[in-house]
Amino acid sequence: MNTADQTNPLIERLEKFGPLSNQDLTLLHEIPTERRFIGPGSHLMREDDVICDCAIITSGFAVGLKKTIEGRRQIVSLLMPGEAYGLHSLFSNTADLTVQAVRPSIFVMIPDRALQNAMALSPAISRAAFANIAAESAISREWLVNIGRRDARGRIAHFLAEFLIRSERQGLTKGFSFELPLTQDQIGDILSLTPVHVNRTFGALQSDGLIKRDGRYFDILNWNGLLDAGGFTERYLSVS
Amino acid sequence: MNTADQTNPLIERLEKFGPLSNQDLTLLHEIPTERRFIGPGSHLMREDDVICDCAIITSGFAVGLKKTIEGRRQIVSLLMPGEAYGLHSLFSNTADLTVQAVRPSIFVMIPDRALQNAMALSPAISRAAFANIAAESAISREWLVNIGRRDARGRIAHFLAEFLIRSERQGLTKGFSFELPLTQDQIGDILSLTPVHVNRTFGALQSDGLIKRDGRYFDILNWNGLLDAGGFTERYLSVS
DNA sequence: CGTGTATTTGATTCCTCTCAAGTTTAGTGG
DNA sequence: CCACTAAACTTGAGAGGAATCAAATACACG
Repeated sequence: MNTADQTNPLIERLEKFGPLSNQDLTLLHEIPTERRFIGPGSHLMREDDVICDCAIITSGFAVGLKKTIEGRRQIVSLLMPGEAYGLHSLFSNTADLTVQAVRPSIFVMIPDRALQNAMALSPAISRAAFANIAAESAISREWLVNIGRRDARGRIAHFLAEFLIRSERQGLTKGFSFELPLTQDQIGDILSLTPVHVNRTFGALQSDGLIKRDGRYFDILNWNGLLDAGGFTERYLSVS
Repeated sequence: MNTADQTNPLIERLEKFGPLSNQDLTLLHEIPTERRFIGPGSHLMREDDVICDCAIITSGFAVGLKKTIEGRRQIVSLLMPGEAYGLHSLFSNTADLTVQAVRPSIFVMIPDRALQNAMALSPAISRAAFANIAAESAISREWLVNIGRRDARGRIAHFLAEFLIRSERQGLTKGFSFELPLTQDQIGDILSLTPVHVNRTFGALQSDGLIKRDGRYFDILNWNGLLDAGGFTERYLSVS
């Protein structure tokens, strides 16, 4: 792999969090990576698996989830194209959550050792990786507020707002129309609601004129209304 | 400040996540710190405050919380003596949550710049700080599961188990008796329950013989039963 | 075109919230 | 050392949001 490669997902990701020097880029280009294709419903890794890679999803869509002993499932993170997974377990040897593809997805696997090494050699790389988990962390905390303190209507409104903004950031959407590539069951697992109630709440938001939905295709008809319903403020998504 | 100082909270904290060289220790010792006393109910910082310090709580007890626009409050993190706050906003200039003392507390303030500088100079320091937010992050995700997927009884059982283990880790408790320095109202803000229901659930756990409670003093009578009730597994607290 | 999955809608249950009132505890000043 | 006060805790009764149970419809895929 040489420096002339047009795109390197790891570099693209890290550059979102701060500038990298040519030397940094060289270091990162030298990291050997492996592509993995994961079909919908399949797992990139499971909780407690021994792992020694982190990953960047370059296309598709995936979620990070945890299960209780009783088998209840909670989705704790979204993985949108371009985003990284597993930086938080860079210094651990077991996965703390299951990564499941929702859409056919491509992951670029990055050996922990190699990234650790690059981080040790370059403060800028280290800093960018640091900022990346900090950003993830901020989202988890906001989800805690969303699940903990909002009713179904608020949760869904908040989630839709977050999803749209994150999609835009990754260059996946423009405007207020988008596809949400999740079943209502999965949305329930994100927001801690039953699929039945997710469905009814979509109905309520629609009849209130906030959204229009056709299957998994959404139109936000009243953005401010949606923000309001979800008590959404973009701040926690601001990164750098 | 010189290297002969017996204890340096920042060093103690970072050393939990990996060994530091003498050079690292010197770097960290050179960081100027300031102590701040915060009384119960008072704030070390508020959401959106412009800040340029992170902090280590050396004694007392505090919580990190966020508020919705409607004013509902969700506690998103605990700050036990020895633990750090604000590493995640090391590269941001505003606080993403409010830190409120629950007990009279002492914080050691560490200028962001100084720590950033130390991280840039020392991969080991950088790595330790990284591992620290990774550990926080793992706890947030577990809380998401706890609030999202367990009923009141399970949430409280899980919380008590986590609290006891974290207390032990910080050397605050031995055995199965401890004081929980939070009002039932605050516990409700952690677990997303009303104080009324927290109270009733304590009663239920007690009449089931899992715990004995006298005010804020708890005895765990049946540790395995508690772990079971909360579906608690220690793994997410494992750090390094 | 059949089969399994996802969505939709209805009826009912229940866990937790809300409202309300009383009790205990802790802190303060006389 | 005790009266006073505010905060925290406790207990009761009733309401409500979301879950559960159930069944029908729509949809995607081989």
